[in-house]
Amino acid sequence: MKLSTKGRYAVTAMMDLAIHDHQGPVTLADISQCQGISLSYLEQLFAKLRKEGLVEGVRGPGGGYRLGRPSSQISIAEIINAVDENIDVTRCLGSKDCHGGEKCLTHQLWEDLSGRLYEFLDNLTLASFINRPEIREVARRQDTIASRIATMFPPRPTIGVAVNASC
Amino acid sequence: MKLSTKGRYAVTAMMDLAIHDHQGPVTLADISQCQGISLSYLEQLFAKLRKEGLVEGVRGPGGGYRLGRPSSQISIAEIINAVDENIDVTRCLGSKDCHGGEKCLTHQLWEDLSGRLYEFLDNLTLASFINRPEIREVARRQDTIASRIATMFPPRPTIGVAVNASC
DNA sequence: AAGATACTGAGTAATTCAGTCGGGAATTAA
DNA sequence: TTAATTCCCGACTGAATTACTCAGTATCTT
Repeated sequence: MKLSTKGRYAVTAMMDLAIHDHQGPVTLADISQCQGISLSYLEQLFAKLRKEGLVEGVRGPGGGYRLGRPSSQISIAEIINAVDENIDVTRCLGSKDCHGGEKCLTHQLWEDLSGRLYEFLDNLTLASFINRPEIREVARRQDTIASRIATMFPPRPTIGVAVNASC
Repeated sequence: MKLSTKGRYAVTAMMDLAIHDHQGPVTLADISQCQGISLSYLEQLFAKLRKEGLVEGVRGPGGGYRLGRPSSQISIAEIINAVDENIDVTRCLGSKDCHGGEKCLTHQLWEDLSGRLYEFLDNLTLASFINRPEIREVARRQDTIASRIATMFPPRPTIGVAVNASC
């Protein structure tokens, strides 16, 4: 279990997908612009997320990424594990001994802690975050803004700099 | 909130101190040998732990490090924060805006998650780990082995390679 | 057919990790 | 007083990781 900026990028991006799940797929270009992460870097992260089945890509115009499963069935732990993929190998993993034969005490304690942490993050789903009322309110408001803008400039895909109201 | 190998080193080392708290200070050389971490690297980590008051150093022969507070008053979150010191700056920290004026939604969600994680780790103290009965049993057994060896070679500080039974 | 989008892989500067080295400063034991 | 032991401090270094760039291919919609 490792947790770094990379993991944060992945989690916030997944939250983005979850929020806009009912609308179409979300493009990486949107997320990139929204969160200030490079597009290619996002592509690398999403390659890993896709490999784990957490997202699915839709190609072509109007495409983007969608959640691979309902947000209630995607845990934070899964997302972090997908991109950080560091199984945190202690020097004396499993039955291997550090020194004296039996697995050393502190490593047992660490495994204990690590397990508790994983359990904690595995019980937090994407849905448990985005379903809170104040969040739904903001998302709703942004949707209406977005749709209002969409009404003002109807079918044309991009007019200069895209106004992205979903951030 | 960041969590890496570095944090693990710090936590396991602190657990080591906690376990042997009733005996004298623990030397970094011991921990280094026990856990297979370089001595100088440990020194750097402990410099940070000391700055936060989590440990106190005792110089001279028979010296080493002691917990700065009772193990019941040291949380895992504190330890990790002391060495990882990454306050996890999102691009739109505080009142700054990512794009549209108000703090973006996903960053609010991340802060929420980050807060929950911190709270979780802040409620886990060193004591809550080492006070579990099976741990106390192992520690006790190691203590008796250590004291038995100490009885066999009484006052002399080091005889060749130190036999470290506390791993 | 054209354009938008996901995909893939090679390469790269900057940062962090983990370690080495060389030297102090304080304390205890001889 | 001397020597050994330990903490303490700072500069440097190779290796790994981060985050990014570029350049291209595959697939889909219009």
